[in-house]
Amino acid sequence: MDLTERKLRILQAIVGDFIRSAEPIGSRTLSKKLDMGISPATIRNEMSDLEEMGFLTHPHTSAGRVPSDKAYRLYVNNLMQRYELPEEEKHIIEEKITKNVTELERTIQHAATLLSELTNLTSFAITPNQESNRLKYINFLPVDPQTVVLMIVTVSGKVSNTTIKMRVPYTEENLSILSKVMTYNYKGKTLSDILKLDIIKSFESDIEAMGRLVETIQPNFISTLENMLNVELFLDGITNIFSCPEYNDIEKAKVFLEMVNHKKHFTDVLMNRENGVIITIGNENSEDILRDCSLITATYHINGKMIGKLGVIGPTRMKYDEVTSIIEYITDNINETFKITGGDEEDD
Amino acid sequence: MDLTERKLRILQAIVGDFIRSAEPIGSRTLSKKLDMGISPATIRNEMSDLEEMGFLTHPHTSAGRVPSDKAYRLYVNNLMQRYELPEEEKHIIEEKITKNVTELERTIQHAATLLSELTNLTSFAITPNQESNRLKYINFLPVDPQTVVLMIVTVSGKVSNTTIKMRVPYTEENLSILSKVMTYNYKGKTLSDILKLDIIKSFESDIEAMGRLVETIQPNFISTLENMLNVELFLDGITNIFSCPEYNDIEKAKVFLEMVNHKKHFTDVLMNRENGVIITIGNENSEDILRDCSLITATYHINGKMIGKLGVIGPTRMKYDEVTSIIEYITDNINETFKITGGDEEDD
DNA sequence: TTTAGCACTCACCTATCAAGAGTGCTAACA
DNA sequence: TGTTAGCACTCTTGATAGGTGAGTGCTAAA
Repeated sequence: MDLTERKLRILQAIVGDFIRSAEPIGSRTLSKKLDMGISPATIRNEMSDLEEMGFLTHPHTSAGRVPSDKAYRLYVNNLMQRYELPEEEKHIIEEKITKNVTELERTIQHAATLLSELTNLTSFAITPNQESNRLKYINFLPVDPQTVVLMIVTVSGKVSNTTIKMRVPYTEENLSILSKVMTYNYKGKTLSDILKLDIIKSFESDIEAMGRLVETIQPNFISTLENMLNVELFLDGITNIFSCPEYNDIEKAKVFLEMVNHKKHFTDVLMNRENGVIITIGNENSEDILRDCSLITATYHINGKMIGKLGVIGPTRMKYDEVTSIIEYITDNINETFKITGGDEEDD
Repeated sequence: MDLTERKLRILQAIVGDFIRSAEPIGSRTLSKKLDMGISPATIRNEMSDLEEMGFLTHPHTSAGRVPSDKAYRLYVNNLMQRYELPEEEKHIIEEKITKNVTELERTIQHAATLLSELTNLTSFAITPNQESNRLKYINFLPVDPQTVVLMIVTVSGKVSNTTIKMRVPYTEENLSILSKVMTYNYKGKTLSDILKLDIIKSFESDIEAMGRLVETIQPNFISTLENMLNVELFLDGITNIFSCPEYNDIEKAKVFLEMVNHKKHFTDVLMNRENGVIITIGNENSEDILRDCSLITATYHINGKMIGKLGVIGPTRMKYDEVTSIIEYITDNINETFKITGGDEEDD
């Protein structure tokens, strides 16, 4: 059977209407809305064809038609028109993302908040994966006799620090040597590579005080590196699902919230998605639990290299055109803001 | 009317039963459970008295009785017995809190997670208010020609840093001078006091390059201080409310989740509570929105001085004895772990 | 003071009914 | 051959009514 021009127009109207109202639509109503001079009976025939082709479903005999995931896919790929953001929203995005940049993390968090506010959906953002981030330098700073601060700086400009409680006394000189030697040994290596090395072993030939220093510091060094490698997940607008009629069921809402709040797993799902703007609709999602959600993710770039993701999750019935435009505009702004974040160093 | 011993025993039984089952209890069932050899009719009379005194309510004529907030209050103050944590739970708490301490923030977050897991309620924790925390030293570290890291260390051992993008060139010497002068000027002052000072003014007599340096750095310095002053709120187990029958109503669940997710406001509510273990039941809460919740908060101490809070929020029908014991055991462990976190310096 | 007995109340469940929206099929029409 | 009107049929939704059971409140007797 052919997808005639008329069938497409009808399908488009059904999808559009359902996205707005969340109500199944009948032939009679649609006939009035379409204003193409075709009678309800004709539309019924067309609808019947579309159903046979898998674009529509029927909650029950006497209900109207509802678009299937396949219909949304067709809509997103072919029928949807480019949505131009109102200038006002553009300004808001520029204002919030570009101004007031202190830390990457904070900006990404703001981006997630903004995204949920503009879309009325649940939004998320993950910070860039640091695995391929390379170490620039390591510095141990004396604070007081019992306290040392470890600072790790990466090529991309990420700085992380930990306070280390010292049980054994240390000298500033030893700390300084340690900083220099570790920097020399590890500079230019990726964080995940460094984590694979045995730091105690690489210092074993040194003097005794040094050995004890390294031993004290090792667990902190490792856990700091591990922390740096953890991507962070920001969520916002999780209560927005309550405004979707399809989540007026307590059981569904619960499943949704539990999935989204299971941060570890949800982060993995997001990280496994391809780069660029990716839309997965309903049963296109590999995860069972996402089967009646749509997920839109986009990629942002820090310094051209580091890659993070952000996006929204909501019912399959969502304003794909609008949401996609908003996400794209936000990621564009993030990319622009963090275009030249760290010195682009030589790789050792 | 007098609260006789028998009335108390009946009330205790009703509260205990309702906490377990969430179902109104009738005279007949209660008579069997109490096993005191009093007939349902007698219990009905006593219940009627207790209702008149405000300890019980009646969802409707033919339902059983339900404890009122006043009954819970009496239960918590007088009837409740001390609950001894099973050794197993104690071990879990000790294990998770005491071991593996890298950062205060992380430990507090783990404490919140633990609390929600052990109580099956929604838990929260806020990091200590830093207003009275005193500065120990400030250090500007050169990273590369365009990048400087600002590091602020407080007496309590809190370390915070920010990466500053330099638009004007700087010399290491100037940075070093700036670090020393600012440390000299601000050491021993509280963070909130420092924020009130005008850093540009205090350097106005210096050479020009220095002035430009200070100007570049000022906004970052201020925002870093502001960030340090923000208390952080960790939430966990928010989907636990779905397992409470009283929140099987989508509207109630929504209100609950929105309140808890409105982090700014919720943090304020928590910060305004008194120190120590505080239980507020239903309408005892000043916030309208908390009227059918109970809130239990406790205080933990860092280094004897800095004070943070953690606790749970749930239906008024909660296992006050058990939950209180768990919270106390957790705060005890936190206090112990962070007893001597920073050197106890002289206050200048 | 306690208890047994009994009438009464209400939520809850189930069945039934009517209304309304929508479909599918058929036959007539252009 | 595609389009349309007509009509029977289906299924949800909301209202109504009756029956059941748990529980109360009152009264009178022990």
